[in-house]
Amino acid sequence: MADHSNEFFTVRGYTMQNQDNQKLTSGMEDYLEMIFRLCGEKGYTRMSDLAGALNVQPPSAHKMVKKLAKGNYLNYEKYGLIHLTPAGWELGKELLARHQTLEKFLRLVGVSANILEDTEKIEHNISKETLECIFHFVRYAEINPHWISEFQSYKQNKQP
Amino acid sequence: MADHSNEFFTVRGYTMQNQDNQKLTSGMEDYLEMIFRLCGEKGYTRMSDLAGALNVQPPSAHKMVKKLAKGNYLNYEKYGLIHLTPAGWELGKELLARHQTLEKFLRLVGVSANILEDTEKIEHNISKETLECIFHFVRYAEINPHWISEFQSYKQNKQP
DNA sequence: AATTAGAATTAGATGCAGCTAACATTAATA
DNA sequence: TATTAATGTTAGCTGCATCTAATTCTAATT
Repeated sequence: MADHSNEFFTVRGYTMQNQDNQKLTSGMEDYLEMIFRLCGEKGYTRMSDLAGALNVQPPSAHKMVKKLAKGNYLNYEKYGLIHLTPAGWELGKELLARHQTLEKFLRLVGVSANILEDTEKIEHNISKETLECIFHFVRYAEINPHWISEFQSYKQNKQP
Repeated sequence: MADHSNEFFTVRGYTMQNQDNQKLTSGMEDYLEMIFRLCGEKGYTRMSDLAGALNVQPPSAHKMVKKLAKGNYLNYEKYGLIHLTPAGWELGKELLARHQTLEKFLRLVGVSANILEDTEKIEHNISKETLECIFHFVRYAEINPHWISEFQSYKQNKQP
């Protein structure tokens, strides 16, 4: 049971360690999160909407959807609509919440451009613990606006 | 000159957009950062030390080193030692600093396990702006210990 | 100096996620 | 209904980063 917590790995290395343990790849997470967003209104979404929303070509979306279907996150039949299963819905909800927590956090510390991109990059595979810590941070900052604004005004004076 | 700042992409999508602009891949960054660490003491490092430090097999390290050599980040001849070029040294220093900023940040918000792993995951390709914001946050927290400890003690009461 | 042990390299395979081009299906319209 | 337009699928290629197995080179030991 090697304990790797003090060892370095490349990004790829971490990915591979997690792939065993039933987790989704970053790519799958991206898709599932977006499918959840798109399903929000109508309860379903289409291949082309998904591809369009993620700026990806339809064949790429198609492959991923088949993969997610095999993992029982959604139901899909050829030429049909994409419907999340309860499991997919749950996970999608979590993924979106995670995304939003990180986005809020970035805004709090003053990021203004590239928020979407940076959120996207950070959100995958950060540990539950880290997410929780950031979540608490965001929560605390929301409850105590004066507290975070201390920092924010310091920062504003730093950079004109 | 498409402006994509409000559009969604998958992680892969963002990676590809940046690949054009002469930047290093995450993998290359991981290696360069580690090479910089390892060179610190002796001024050079070896293939096997590098592979060992990153928990990767020698052939993987070998390929990457050749790539970095082609990009003029280091000098390497067959069976020889790995020496950073001035450019590689500069960049390596930056990468390590980035890593340390993120690591400090995670500690400040209370992350204790998996720090290394999460830092690794976050550090690649977050924008300069985000890094700067986090840097200022860390700096402010260091200068004003009472400020951050307000949050920390709130958090401690939350989770026993 | 010859042999052996340890490092480094090459070759070739794998998996992920993207793409284009070509083909198939469904839906809309004339 | 027949044709066309729009969507979806399949096949096959690319690039990145990993691996194993086999080979080559260097260094150490006798």
